[in-house]
Amino acid sequence: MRILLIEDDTTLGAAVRDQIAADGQSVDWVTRLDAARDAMAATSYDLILLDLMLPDGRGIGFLKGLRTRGDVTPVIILTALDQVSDRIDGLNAGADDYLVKPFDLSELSARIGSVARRYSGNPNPILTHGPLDIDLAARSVHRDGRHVPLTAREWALFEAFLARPGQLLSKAQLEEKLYAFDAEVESNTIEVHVSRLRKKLGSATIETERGMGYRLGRP
Amino acid sequence: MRILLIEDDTTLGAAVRDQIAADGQSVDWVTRLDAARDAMAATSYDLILLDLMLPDGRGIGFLKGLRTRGDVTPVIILTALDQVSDRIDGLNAGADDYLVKPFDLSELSARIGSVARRYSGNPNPILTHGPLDIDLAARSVHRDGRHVPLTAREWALFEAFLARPGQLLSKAQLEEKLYAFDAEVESNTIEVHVSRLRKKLGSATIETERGMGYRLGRP
DNA sequence: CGCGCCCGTTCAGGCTGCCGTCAGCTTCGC
DNA sequence: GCGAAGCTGACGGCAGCCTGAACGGGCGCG
Repeated sequence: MRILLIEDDTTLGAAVRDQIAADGQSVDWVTRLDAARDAMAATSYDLILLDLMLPDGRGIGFLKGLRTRGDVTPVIILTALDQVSDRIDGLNAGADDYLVKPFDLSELSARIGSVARRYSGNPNPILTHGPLDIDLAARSVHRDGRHVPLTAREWALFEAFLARPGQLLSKAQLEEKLYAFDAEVESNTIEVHVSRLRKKLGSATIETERGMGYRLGRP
Repeated sequence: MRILLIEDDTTLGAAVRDQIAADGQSVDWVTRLDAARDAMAATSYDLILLDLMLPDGRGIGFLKGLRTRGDVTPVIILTALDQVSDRIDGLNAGADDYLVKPFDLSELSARIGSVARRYSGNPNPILTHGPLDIDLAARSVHRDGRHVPLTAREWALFEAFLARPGQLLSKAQLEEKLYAFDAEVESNTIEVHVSRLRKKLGSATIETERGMGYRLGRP
């Protein structure tokens, strides 16, 4: 399981990183939101540990941004704020869990385990969609029982569709999902990735709505 | 969403029940584990709120039993135990979340919302108009339960009517809506699109006001 | 440090089907 | 019954989409 830790306190950050590593998970640790965005553009994570007070912005806004872009990566908030209203804001912004500093490292492990089980645990985290079996936790797809390898971009795109099954997604929305914020790209990248996804997953998987966008086809 | 509340403290139980009801959810409240088992046999719940200290047994065992039987109903634990080790036990037993008494009722609402969102995704609001179900976010229309694909122009036109239900819209107004202000269209384009929409959505959907324009019909 | 491989992006050529137009017909008001 | 307004089937052009192929950058490995 890949975990992204966003925490500017170096002492706490190192302790958390070591604890997670001791649990056998892999961690990337960044201290700023822009670095977090870069990391998320490069890799996809299974869990984000997010400090709310950071040098370059409030974590709440970052989290809200994620959710409005349709990103469903589980987020656990780590923060010194212990006001009830802040905890509510965090949960309403789309956080999955909350830890108030100072917290016990073994409790952190338990919470990570809880989130991991929720997403990868029993009985079957396998989504089926027609001939496709999708394991979100393992980031793997099987088509008619045969494993289909997807690249990072293809996964990101496919996840965007899975997060909103049946919903129409415009190319602009998909670009935002794939490229965080910038990207003034005037090209047909999305079309190409859709084309490749269809080739791998079956042409019925994604439907074109001419002039409007794409949507996940019915199974 | 159906919620099962297992709590033997009558004051707290009533407060929680009322809070959930105020949020528009439906609640069944039991005070004992055997009553909980009966209720779960009769109905299936979307969420369980579980007190750990109950007259007829420890809630932890109940929760573990659920999970070993493969039940994945989300569980939020409510308890006065605030020892870190108890919280870890609860999460390791398969709880999805944890609230330590005394807790704020609005925080309870936020956590319920969080769990609900996690499990059901947030479905889009559906407008109904006679036999039509309209999902604006997904850009989809169902007629008598069957999906009706609309083209970009048709959708734009339909949206114009939905935005002003029952209001008369002249052809000139509709043309402005469909064509960004500059385009001079000297033909019966609007009539054609209205015709196509009626064919797809039912002829009663849009009414003609001769010499004046069109309006959305009564459902 | 250099090489090779893989992945994301770009480009161009071809294809699909949406949309605007028109013509002939129907409906409405008087 | 007559004219005006609206309806709808048919059709061609072209915007929008698809996809094979090539380019180039990044990364791991030797």
